[in-house]
Amino acid sequence: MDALSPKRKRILDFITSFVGKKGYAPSVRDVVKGCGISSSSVAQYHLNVLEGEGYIHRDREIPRSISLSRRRQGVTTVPVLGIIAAGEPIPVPSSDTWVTVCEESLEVPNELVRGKENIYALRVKGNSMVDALIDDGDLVLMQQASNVDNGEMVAIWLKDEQEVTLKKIYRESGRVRLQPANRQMKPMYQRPENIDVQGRVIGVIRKIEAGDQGELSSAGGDIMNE
Amino acid sequence: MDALSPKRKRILDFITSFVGKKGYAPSVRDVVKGCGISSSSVAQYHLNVLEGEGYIHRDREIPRSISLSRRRQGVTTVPVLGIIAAGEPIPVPSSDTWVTVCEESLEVPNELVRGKENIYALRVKGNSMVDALIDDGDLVLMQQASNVDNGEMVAIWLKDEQEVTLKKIYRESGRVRLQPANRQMKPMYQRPENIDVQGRVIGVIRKIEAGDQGELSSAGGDIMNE
DNA sequence: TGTTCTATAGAACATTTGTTATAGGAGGCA
DNA sequence: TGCCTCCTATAACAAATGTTCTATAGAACA
Repeated sequence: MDALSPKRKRILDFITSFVGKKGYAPSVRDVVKGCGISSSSVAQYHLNVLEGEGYIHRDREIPRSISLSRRRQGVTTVPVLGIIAAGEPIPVPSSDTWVTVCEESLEVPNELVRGKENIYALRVKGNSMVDALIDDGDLVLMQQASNVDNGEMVAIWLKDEQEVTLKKIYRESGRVRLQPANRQMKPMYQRPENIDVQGRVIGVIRKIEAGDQGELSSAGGDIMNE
Repeated sequence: MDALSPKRKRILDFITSFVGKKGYAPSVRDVVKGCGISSSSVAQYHLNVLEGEGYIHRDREIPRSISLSRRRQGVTTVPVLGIIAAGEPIPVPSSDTWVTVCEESLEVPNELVRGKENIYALRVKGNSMVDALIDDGDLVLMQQASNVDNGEMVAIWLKDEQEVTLKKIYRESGRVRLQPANRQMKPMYQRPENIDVQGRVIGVIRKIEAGDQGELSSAGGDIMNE
């Protein structure tokens, strides 16, 4: 469905990021520099292809007139920083993590991100999070956050258990109640010293490979706040 | 608080509109043409002032690098097309209404408009709409629409009465129920042939001039959909 | 082998465009 | 009147930039 060569995808991502950072579109030569292309004509070539395929729009002879097509404007590209699994601490983004070009990126509907910043995604490995209604292979949308409100779905590192878990957090007197998203399951109680909030879970994306065609569907009802 | 000369305001509005229409920023010479300025240096002069005052941002030597400051990005400028009063049909925007520079424009928070198109504002004259919780002097945000759903707050022209009214509309078998926003008031029933939906009411803005300073506050709880 | 399509390079040209130097005018103010 | 500030106007320069021409390389294919 995408049919985007890696180079074109990189150009598209670069444009998105450039516009996001600078507030205006890159020139052809900005694309050259930003995407490791050696000639402006090559960039021109790919930009023309991208325009022909409807990913971008340009006005002839007008500098910096690249604009993302509406289809692209409805999505936000977030980096997939790594995996999240029961026994491993989750990757927490550092400032330079964002600068380096990520091997993998993910496009999510704006509604899921809606203005929030410091968003990244993690791929779920294993079935340890079924109690949070999250399946193996799911993508978890995270927001970097250390202070979270009661009732929010957060990623928690349990120090003693050396384990990460996704739960709704409720601070109670002297203890912390961790409530699975699956209401049929019982809450877990932890000492406040034993938990380390790694971030806020703002969404889950599950790509279901069905018989017909792979569809991008978002799941998780009450998982998402806002 | 604004301290914007008419010319600067016009430039700012032009930039907003240009970006909205084209998807990229205007050049200095575009501003010249679009704002009836006779020289690029004049435009340059005003743009520099606007940048100094924080309304816009520019990168030196880079064409079309004008970007609206965050403060400006949070608001949308909508035209105030006229007044709305009990006994007068409301002005319905035609295609060229948008082209002509409106004498008056209004800046509303993006949350009120959020992606919607064909938005305009009307100033309320008189107290005929208190049943819709709308006061004399309020600004009503309208969306041009002929087909509206049940339960939406709409502006209705009553043909027999030669009167405009703001009500929630419910189509029932053989009649139309018009429900005032004020729930303490009784609904009105009309024949379908007698009503003409002029547009959707998407918000109300009431500027309360208090003792301290005029504050822009939006009111109308369940008046706004979304 | 020859052909075709895609992708890459380098270079040059013409336009678009930001910027600046210079000068004139309108209005307030002493 | 003189002075100042804000605004307008013309022209020209230099940089940024879109575009095009030509050439080359690799892969797929008949």
